Amino acid sequence: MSLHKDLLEKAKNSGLRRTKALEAILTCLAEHNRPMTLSELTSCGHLAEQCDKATVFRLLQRLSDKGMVRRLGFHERAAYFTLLVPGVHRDYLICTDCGSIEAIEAPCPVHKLEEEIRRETGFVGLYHELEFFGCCPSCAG
Amino acid sequence: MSLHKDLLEKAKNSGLRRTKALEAILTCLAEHNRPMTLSELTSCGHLAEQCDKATVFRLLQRLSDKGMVRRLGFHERAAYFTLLVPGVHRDYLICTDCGSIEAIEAPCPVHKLEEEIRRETGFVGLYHELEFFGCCPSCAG
DNA sequence: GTAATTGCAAATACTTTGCCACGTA
DNA sequence: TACGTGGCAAAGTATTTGCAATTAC
Repeated sequence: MSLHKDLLEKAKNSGLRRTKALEAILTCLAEHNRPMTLSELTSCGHLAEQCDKATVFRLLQRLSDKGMVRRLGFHERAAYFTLLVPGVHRDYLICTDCGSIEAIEAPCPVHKLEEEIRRETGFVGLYHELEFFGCCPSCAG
Repeated sequence: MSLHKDLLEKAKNSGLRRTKALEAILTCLAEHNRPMTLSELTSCGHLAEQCDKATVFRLLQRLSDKGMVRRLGFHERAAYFTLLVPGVHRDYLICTDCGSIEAIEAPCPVHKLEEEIRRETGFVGLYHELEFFGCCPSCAG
């Protein structure tokens, strides 16, 4: 996968060392292409299996510092982590019953307001998170 | 405060008993008029002081079931709770450095998309959360 | 060789539950 | 009186850190 190679490259350029754990996490996040919890990642068959939870945690922290990963709140007890791809923004639709998470295709309607806020408040590094919650048809049925 | 009395009334009509803890929590949330954590609530001088954390927790749970309170994720380790006022929706601006939380005045630009999603996905009880994150001027300075 | 990274284990932090006493309706 | 509610204490779950051993550069 070329996305994967790009990511490794980028991570290395950010000053991270190329370790098994790093490869494993990037592969896992890239292949699943959706926000994942720490537990999901550490029990993700591929490679992460061989890594300790603390390692994955600290690596996610570093990737987050480098701006390659973002930690999402959602509403579960556990935090979710997702790859941050430059120029790509995602909003999510989450079922409060079964916990399913789905990315929303429609263009995000918030950018204008974000600009406004940036201008008016002087916040630095502004970004947003937009999530829709509700009960999905199969849970509601 | 009349808002406060309304809330008590509403809670009672929802089947909750009028107890000290209930009054204390509603008062505290109404007076502060912002999302608060469980810890904040339980150490909120006014009245909640006399209530156990477990009590506050369970009460928030019940209020949440009745649709009077909503649990928010944000990005802290602790969950935030806020009063849910019919017809009122709030988006938030959060400093990732000092953790300050501020409600945004501008009208929320998401309602149209929300309608669209409701129509297209069949989700029930759909609502959304929109948060802006960044570093506030005083932390950035 | 040196500094970053890892694994293991332990410490924190926050949330949630059990159980019996208590208070409201 | 009956059942929802409260307090206390303990269990549960997720996150975070300390430290010595290991590995990438």
